[in-house]
Amino acid sequence: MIIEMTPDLSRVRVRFAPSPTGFLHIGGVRTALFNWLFARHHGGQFILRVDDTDQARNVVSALQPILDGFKWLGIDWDEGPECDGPHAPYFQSKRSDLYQKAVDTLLANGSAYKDYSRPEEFAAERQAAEKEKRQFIYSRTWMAETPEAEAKFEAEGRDHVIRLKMPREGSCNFHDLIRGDMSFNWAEEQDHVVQRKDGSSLYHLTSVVDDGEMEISHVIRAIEHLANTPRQIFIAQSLGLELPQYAHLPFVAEPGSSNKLSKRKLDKYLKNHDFKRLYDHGARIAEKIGLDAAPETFNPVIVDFFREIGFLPESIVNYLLLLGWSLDDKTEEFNRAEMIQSFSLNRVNKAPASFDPQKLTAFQERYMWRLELEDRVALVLPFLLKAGLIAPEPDSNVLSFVKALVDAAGERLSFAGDILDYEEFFRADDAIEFEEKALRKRLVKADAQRELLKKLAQSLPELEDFSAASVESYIRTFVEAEGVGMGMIVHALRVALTGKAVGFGLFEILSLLGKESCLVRISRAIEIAEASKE
RNA sequence: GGCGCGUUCGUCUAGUGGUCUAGGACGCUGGCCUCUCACGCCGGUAACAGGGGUUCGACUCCCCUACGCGCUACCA
Repeated sequence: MIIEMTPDLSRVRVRFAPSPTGFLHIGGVRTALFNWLFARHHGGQFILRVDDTDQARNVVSALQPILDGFKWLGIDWDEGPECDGPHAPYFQSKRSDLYQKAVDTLLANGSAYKDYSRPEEFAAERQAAEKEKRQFIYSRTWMAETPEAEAKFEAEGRDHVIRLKMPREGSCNFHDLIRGDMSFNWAEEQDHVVQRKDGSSLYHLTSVVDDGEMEISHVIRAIEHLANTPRQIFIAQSLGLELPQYAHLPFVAEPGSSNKLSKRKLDKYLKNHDFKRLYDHGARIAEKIGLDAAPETFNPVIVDFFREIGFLPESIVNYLLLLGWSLDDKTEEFNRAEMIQSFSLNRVNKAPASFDPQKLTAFQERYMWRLELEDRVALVLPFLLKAGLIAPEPDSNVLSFVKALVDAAGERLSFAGDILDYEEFFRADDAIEFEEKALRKRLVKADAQRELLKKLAQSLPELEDFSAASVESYIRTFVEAEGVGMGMIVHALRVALTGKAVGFGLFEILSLLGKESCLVRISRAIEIAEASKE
């Protein structure tokens, strides 16, 4: 059988069919993104179809996070949940009449049959074949193609399923847009079940029927479906449907391995250094905003994880774009318009691409750091609020303080949630906690520095202009007059003001806190240091 | 087991028979800058899975092996 396909890019319709599992997986997003880009590039439609055939449970609540994830990422759909469209409903659980009609057609034209074998009988045949190391081909002993045969089997108390009556000779040839010409022998295919004995339909059938009914032009999906394609082509042709073009994407692999990425192996991934680093970083933020960091819901293979800790959707999308696709040997950054413009299936790679948390983070930093100050402030505010560091409707004083803080933080903020590493700027002056080590090294065991601090605290009140620049020149003059280097005061002062050994530029810290706070913090730090000396 | 897909630096990749002593990015690393931490700047490290062909010539084409992944479900 030769299947001719005529590429028609004038009416591109592609789809992504998420299962309502509650989580939007990074690999799924990559597949959806490629579909979306393909549609947008060709001015076609991107359709979301909910694959809820096998779970009757709460679909709505399990679907919402997935839809929210797509919206957040800027992957919008032309037809599907919430917006519907000419091929509604877009929930497979509500399309069973279509599937039943398809089964009737298949039965009527002899492409499928009622099979009355008992599961153990069928299994016995298969096992026998395996034992003899030969290709299993069902004997079709319990196939019923006439009312008489049906009556006979039913009289024996048998149930039936619907099986495809697959060709047993020749080959299925088709062209894959990514892999080239494919050829599979029909004889390797089984008489797959398309409808269970309870009348519910199986994936291959529903998928093909929906693709046909929704006029899908290109099926762009993960490589694991490549071997499923012949049976789907058989179904489509038996139903008289026009075949879509196929494109099978490489899978997304685990960090540092060639195994397929899975959402159920967090424990294993946490053994990967880079992955663990990202997770720990995220967990630190989650803790500060009171978020449950349970691995099932909070995990760097799930899109929500990134949203919760303050990633930019742009960086995720840009990173994912490059996971299996490239434009050339140098271009790495693409905004929406550029990726839509540049995307083509021709440049999709064949080999699996492994998920690299470090490179994703690098993209995030690039995008984050080039944002305007106001935009970074806007990103950071929700985190401060969630952590209880600011009030729900901050006044202009608070806002300008946050702005100054974000400015001082500069490129120390990789994720918006990183702002919570600087909570000492929101604490009361007498509630600063000191890092044990820093306190000891810079204040307790540093008598000269402590004395210097005392001196500074005595003269500091005279300084009127408390801008960073002014503070800097004041302190530089101060140490010069004392005949010591900057190193004598910088570290002690930073620890006294923030409790930490590392942080922003010292003069920014002074300026941010303001003169009063600085003086209070210095004297408190000195007291604590001297007390712990005894 | 059978069938199919895949294999370039640690990772993402460029490369479609000579331009490859294999290019870029992330990472790692040496140095500079510097009040710490970052940032930034300059430099470095590192790959064609292995073996056979084909060819004047192979990362590029063919075959085999190895490894990885998938299909072989009344899962999707």
